[in-house]
Amino acid sequence: MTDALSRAFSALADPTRRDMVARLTEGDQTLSELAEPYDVSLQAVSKHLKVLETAGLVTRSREAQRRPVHLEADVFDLMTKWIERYRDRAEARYQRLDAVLARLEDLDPDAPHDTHEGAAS
Amino acid sequence: MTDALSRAFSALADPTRRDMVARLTEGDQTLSELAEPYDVSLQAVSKHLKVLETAGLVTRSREAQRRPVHLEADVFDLMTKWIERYRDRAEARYQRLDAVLARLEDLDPDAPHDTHEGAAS
DNA sequence: CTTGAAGTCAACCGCACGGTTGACCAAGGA
DNA sequence: TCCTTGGTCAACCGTGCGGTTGACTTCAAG
Repeated sequence: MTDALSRAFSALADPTRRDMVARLTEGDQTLSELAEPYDVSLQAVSKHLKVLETAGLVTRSREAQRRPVHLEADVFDLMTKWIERYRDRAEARYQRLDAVLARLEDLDPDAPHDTHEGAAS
Repeated sequence: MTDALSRAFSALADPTRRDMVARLTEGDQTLSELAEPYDVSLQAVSKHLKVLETAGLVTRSREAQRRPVHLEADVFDLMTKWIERYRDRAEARYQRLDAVLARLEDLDPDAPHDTHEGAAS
């Protein structure tokens, strides 16, 4: 799991970590604040935090003995960019496919049907 | 790992699987076609495929003894929706935070800063 | 009916992950 | 100075994952 994208997706593959991210949109929080709702040890939450941190989804500052956790938007952008790149290409291809199928149907009425919403460009 | 979002993120956390998705945007492919570029056994690729399938990122049809793999866009949308929801809220909050900090500094440079609990607009 | 191609199923292996407990450190406040 | 608060480090444990090999199923073609 060497690359950034893998680390990011993997980090968000855990419901607890996604919940932590969700709650961090309300503002920076300390480890103990973050840990409070969950029924696990502080160390476990600390590990989750480290996963989010090495994925670049989160940063931590120093402030006396507290280490507030701060959400970082950049890697999220990286992920959406990746997803949307392929999602869009897929959609585009299917629209082309629909066109091809429509043409085939014109030529050959016995062509096997496929349920798809219309794309009639 | 019960929920759909976890399955989806987890599925894309693997570089090989992401590559398979990328290549599927070029069109439906069979298992053996998909497996060809990778230096692993066919069974390994079959497992990867099953992960993508149970995550709903991909579907497979029957066509004689071939089982072409087909990219499905919906779950990708689900993921981007989740990500963007929190990314946007984070961005918005930081803008509010900046405003708050600026005002605090104006009023009282020694203000004991209390992390979180700002909000409420 | 046999052969071959495309895939699946099952068992196994090494390793990383999520969780635990226990010891430890660092910074304030009494 | 001592103790509490906030957090880390280290070792361990069970489970799941990515990978392997080997046997099996299915279907089409000879």
